[in-house]
Amino acid sequence: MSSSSNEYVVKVKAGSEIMAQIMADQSGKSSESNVATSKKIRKKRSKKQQGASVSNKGTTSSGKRVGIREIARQAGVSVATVSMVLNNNPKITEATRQKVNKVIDRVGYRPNRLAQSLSGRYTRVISILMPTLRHAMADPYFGELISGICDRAARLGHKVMLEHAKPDFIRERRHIELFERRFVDGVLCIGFNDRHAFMKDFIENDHPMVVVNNMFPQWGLDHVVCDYRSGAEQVMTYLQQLGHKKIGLVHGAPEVFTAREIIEVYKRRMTTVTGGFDTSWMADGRFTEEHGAEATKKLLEAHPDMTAIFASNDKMAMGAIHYANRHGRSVPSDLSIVGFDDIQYTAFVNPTLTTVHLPLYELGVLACERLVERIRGKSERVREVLPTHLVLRESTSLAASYAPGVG
Amino acid sequence: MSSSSNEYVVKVKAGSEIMAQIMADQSGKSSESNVATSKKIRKKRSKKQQGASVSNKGTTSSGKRVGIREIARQAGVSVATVSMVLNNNPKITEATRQKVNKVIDRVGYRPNRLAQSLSGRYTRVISILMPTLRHAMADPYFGELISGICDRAARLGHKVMLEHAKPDFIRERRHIELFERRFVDGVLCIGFNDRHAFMKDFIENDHPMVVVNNMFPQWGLDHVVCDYRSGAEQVMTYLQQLGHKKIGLVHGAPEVFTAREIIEVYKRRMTTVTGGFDTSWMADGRFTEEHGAEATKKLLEAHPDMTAIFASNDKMAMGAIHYANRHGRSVPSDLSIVGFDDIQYTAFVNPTLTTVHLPLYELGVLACERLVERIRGKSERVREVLPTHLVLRESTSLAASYAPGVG
DNA sequence: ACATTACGGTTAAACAGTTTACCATAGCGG
DNA sequence: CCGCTATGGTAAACTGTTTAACCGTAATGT
Repeated sequence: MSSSSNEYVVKVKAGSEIMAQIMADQSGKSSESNVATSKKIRKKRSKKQQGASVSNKGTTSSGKRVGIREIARQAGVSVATVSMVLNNNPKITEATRQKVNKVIDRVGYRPNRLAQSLSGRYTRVISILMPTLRHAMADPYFGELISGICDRAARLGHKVMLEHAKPDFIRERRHIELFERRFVDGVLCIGFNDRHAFMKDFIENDHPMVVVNNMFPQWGLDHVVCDYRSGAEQVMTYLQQLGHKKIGLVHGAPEVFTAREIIEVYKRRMTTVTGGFDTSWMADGRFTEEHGAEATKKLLEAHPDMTAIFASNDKMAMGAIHYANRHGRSVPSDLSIVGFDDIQYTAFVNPTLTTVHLPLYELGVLACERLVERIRGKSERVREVLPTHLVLRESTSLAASYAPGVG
Repeated sequence: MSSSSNEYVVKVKAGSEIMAQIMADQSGKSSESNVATSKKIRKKRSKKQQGASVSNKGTTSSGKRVGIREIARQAGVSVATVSMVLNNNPKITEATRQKVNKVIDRVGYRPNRLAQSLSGRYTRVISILMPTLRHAMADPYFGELISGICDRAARLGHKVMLEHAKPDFIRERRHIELFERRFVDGVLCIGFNDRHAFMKDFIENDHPMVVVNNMFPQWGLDHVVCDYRSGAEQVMTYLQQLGHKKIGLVHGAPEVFTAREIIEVYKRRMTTVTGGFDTSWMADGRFTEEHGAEATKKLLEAHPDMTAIFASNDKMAMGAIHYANRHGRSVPSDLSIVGFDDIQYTAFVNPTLTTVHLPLYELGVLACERLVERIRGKSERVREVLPTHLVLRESTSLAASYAPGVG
C-alpha cells in the first residue's frame, strides 16, 4: 500500500466546474457587497414578503410586524410599561404584568433585539477570536473549547459569534470595531501567540477580553488556562518511572507561553536526571501532524538510541507514531510516545495514546463565565488555572534497556 | 497495557473545587440573567468608562462616542449626506464624498451597526444551527464545514453566529425568534435528521435557510450536499475489485437521508454480486467511534468469515479498526476497512484509512454563498451536489481468500 | 393634619442610523 | 424666455426599544 505522502487518488468524477469556481473565488478581495445591487434586491424582497405573510403571528393584518407600541395600545398601557414587563422590572404589579403578557402571547410579539441593544448599553453577544490556521475549526482542540464556550454562553443568555483574525482583519482594526460598532460585549481569544500584540488593544480600550488556554503575562491580559506545568511534570515523572532516560521532546511553537512551559519542565527534568542536556533532543513540531512527524525524523536520526518521545500535543504525537511506525520502530515496544491534550479520538487510534488530559470543555465554560462577569462590570483580573492529569494508554511501556524484573 | 475501556487514570491533583463547581452548574436552567442585578452593575460600568476614555479616538472631548450627526456638523453637510457617503450612494459628488470621508477618518468614526440594522432591513449575520451532540464542535466533520462557512461569510461581509438546537430551544420556537427578533438574516442547518421537523418552520415563514450536507426532499428544503451515492458506489466497486464478497456495513442513523443513500447502494451492490443479502450484514454505528466498535463486534460475531467492512463515516471506521485490532484481526490483512468523510487525521492513524473524500470545506463555502444569495432575494430553490472521490490508503487490501496471483 | 415616602405608572427624550419626499439650481430644447 | 428634467443635497419621519424625569394616589411619620 502507498504511504500517506504518496496517496493514490481515484477520481471517478472529474473535477466539476462548481468546485473550480469555489476555489477560484477564494482569492477575491474581502469587500462589502455592491450597494446598488443589494438595495434593488431588498426592495423586491420586502414586496414579496408582504404578499406571503398574510396575517401571520407577530404581524398585524396589514402585514407589518407589530412593535411595542401596538402591544401597549392593545393592552391599554404605555410603552414604558410594556418595556418594564418585558424586562421583569419589579415596579410592575402582577395584575398589569399579566394583562400585558396576555396581549403579548396572543399576538405573538417578540421584542426586536436590535432596538433593545441600540437603546440599552449591551449586546448580549460575545465573539470567539482565533487565528486563521487553515481549517482551524476542524481541530478538536479548538472544537472542544468552543463547545464549552457555546454551551455556557447559551445558558447565560449570550449569543456567540465566530471571528477569524486574519492579518488584514487586525490591520484594519476590525477587532476593535467589533466593540465600537457594537457587534459584541466581549471577546474570547484562542490560539494566539506572543507575536499577536493586537490583543493589548482590548485592555487599552477597556474592552472585556479573556484569553483562553494561554497566558500573556507581559501584557497583563486576563486568562484561564490549563496547568501545563503540572501536566508536563507528570509526563516526565511517568517516563522516568518507566526507566526512560533518552527522552526527546517534540514541542510546539515557542512563541506560545504554554509551549514554553512544557519546554522548561522538560529541560529541568532532563538536566536533573541525565545530568546535562542538549537542544538536539528537542524539535519544533509546530502543533501539526506533518511537522510532528518531521520533528520526530530529525530527533530519531540525531539520536537513534532515543527510547521515548514527549510530544506537546496529540496531533504531533500522532505524527510521531506515524513516522516511527513507518521507519522500523514499533510503538511502544521500541519507542514510547506521550501526547498532550487528550482529544477525543486518541482513545481509538492504534496504539491508543498515553496523554495528558486537558479539561478543555470545562475551560471553555469557565472562560465564558469569567468573560460575562467582566462584561457585567466585575473588575478583578482573571487568572485561573485548571488541573490536568495524565491518562495512561498503550503508547508507552518500559524502556527497552531497562526491564528490571521484566514484568 | 490496559485497553481503552479500562483506562488507568493518574490524578496527581485531586479534583479541584473549580471543576466541581463548573460541572455542578451544568444542570442550571437556561434563563435570562437576573435583571435587577445586571441593571445595577451596568450603571457602575458606564460611570467607570467615562473616566477611562479621555478623548480617545472616536469619542468627543466630553467622552461621548461620536455619531453621524457630529460628523455631519463637522463636515458642514446633512446627516443624510453622511449616511449616503457611508453607503457609497452614487448620488454624492466625489468632492463631497472626500470632504466627509476626511472628517470620518480624522475623528475615527465608525457607524453603529445596531442602528444601521434597525433602520435598514438587514442584519448581516447568519447563524449555524446544529444539534446538541455532546462536544459537537470538536468533531472534525462539523469543524471542516464550519471553517468553510466562516471563511466565505467573512468575505461576503457577514458575521457568523453559532447556535445549538436543544429540544427546549425548538419548543420555545427560538429558532424562529432568531429571525423575528432580528438576530440573523439566514440560517444554515447542519447535522439534523428526519425527526427534526422544526426545519420546515423556516420555509413556512419564508426565512432564508439552507441545509448543509443533507437532504429533506419530503419538506422541500434547500440544500447543498456531497454525492454520497457516488462515493458509496466507488467504495463497493473498489472492494469488489479487491475480491471481497463478504462485506459488512456499519451505517449511520437511518433517519439521515445520506446515511440511507449509502445503505441503498450497499444493498443493491450486494444483491447483484452475492445474489442475495441479509440485514445481519448491517449494523448501526450511530456515527461514533464507540458504537462503530460495537457494531463491528456484532457483525464479526455473526459472520466470522467477513473480509471487509464499509463504515459510513471515518469515526465509525476508527472504531471498527480499534475493535478488530483488539480481537485478533489485523487490518488490512485479515479485514479491510473503508471509511467515509476523509477527515484530517485519518491520514495519520495506523493503518491510514482508505476513505471517501468529501469536500466539506468547499461545501461550507458553497452553502454560505447560496444562503447569502437567498438573503439577497434570489428565489430559485437550491439543490446542489458536490462530487466525491475515493482515497486509497492502507486499511484495505486484497481479500485473503482471493489472491489470484498472490502479489 | 400635614409633609414625606412609596408605589405604579406615564411622557418624552434618547439611542444612531436610513430613507422618503422635497427643494434649489443648472442645463437644455423649443 | 419658458417649461422640463436631471443633479446633488436637505429636513423630517421612521426603525423599536429603554430610561430618566415626572406625577397622581395612598400610606406613613410626627
